[in-house]
Amino acid sequence: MDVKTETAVDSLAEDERQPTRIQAINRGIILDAALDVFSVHGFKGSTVDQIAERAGMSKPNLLYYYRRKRDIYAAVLELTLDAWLAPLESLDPDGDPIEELRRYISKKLELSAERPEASRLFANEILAGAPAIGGFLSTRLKRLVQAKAAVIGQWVSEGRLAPVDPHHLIFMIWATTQHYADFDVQVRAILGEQVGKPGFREQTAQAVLSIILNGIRPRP
Amino acid sequence: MDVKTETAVDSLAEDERQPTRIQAINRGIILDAALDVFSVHGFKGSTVDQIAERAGMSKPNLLYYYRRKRDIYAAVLELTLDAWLAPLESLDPDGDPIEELRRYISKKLELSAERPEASRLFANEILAGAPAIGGFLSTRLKRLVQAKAAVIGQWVSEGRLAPVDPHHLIFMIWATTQHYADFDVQVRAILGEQVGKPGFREQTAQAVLSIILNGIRPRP
DNA sequence: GTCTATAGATTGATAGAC
DNA sequence: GTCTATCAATCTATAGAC
Repeated sequence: MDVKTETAVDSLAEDERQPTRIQAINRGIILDAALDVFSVHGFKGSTVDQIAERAGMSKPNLLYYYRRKRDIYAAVLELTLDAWLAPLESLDPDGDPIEELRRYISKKLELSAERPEASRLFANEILAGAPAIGGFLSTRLKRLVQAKAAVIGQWVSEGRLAPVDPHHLIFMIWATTQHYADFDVQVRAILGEQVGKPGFREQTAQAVLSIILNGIRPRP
Repeated sequence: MDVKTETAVDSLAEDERQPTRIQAINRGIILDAALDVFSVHGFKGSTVDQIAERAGMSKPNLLYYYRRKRDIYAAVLELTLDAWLAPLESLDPDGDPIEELRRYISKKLELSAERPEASRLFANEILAGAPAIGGFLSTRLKRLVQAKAAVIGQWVSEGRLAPVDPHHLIFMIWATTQHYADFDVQVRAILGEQVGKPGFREQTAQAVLSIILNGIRPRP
């Protein structure tokens, strides 16, 4: 990479506090690599060497961008927190309950298939006792879940859903959808090559949606 | 501990290849401690020091019983593998489908509440790519799941269950029940102190059973 | 069987040349 | 910004006294 040429093209009057183009690129490469490593082995089980190798740079160079291992970890986590809340946030109190939950479950399954590393990153963090995101869990996440549980509770009390415990319904949706990311190795060991083949995602969605939605559909 | 007295009482003509009483006791203490540590941080994230401290013995003494870290890990895993298969194995093809699945889900929820560390141990191992139990997953576990999926498929074709994909139903049951062990920290952050209180387990079981069983009950 | 001491390897992080 | 070299801490595992 020719650094001088790269920056000279894009940056006029570069502010010292603004990240340069090469900084932004390298930070992005590092965070991608860090996600791959942390999502498999967790924070304690991962090494800076592993991340540096996967990012294709030397360890000291990586530590030039993020001074300490926990800084990389914090950056990776923060990048994924918002994406984690988005699907549940979009659950619309004014929509049709079954259709809203169908959309939510579908969205979570898509996320699980497209960004399984993000799911595994959180799984590892929570298994380890959530030392880094304990605050997030008990504030932002808790508030969001309480709000959406109230919405589901409202739907139930209006008779638009079968009488279900909203919190446990949310947990079941999380568990089931994230299972396909977190336990991917196990799913593959049992189902074999069909995992990842064209129709598998649709088949999974159909099966999961059928059971859960039938389970909460209001009954006459 | 007075070793001589202990063994003299219980062992007559002790065979050199048989573990002595103190050996059995210490191995048990070590495995309990190792389960606690490995289930939180996984294999790579755990240290022999941590296990030794929790077991209340020195590191060299611990390594007298299990020569290497991976030997301890293998022993802990093997101890829990059978208990892991047992509930699914007991799914009876000749029983009533809904009642059999109710029993299975209840059993898994009990296990999740009573031995959450075992669940977290597997979760960590599978997240890490199942380096130690990959063989178990693709042989014993796969065979068992295929057999029980066939049973569920039979129930479906007889019209005794709604048309569900047996494998995905099993995955959903695993995911949902194990969620309460694996993501305990998150569940506690959201639900607060009610987790662990007297009625919580029953409330959870009621909610989970209601959704899943209603979701697969045959419809006229 | 249990301990202290320590070897040998890995790891997080820094120094300093370019 | 990137590299080689290296320090200091941690970690697995062993040696050897008791």
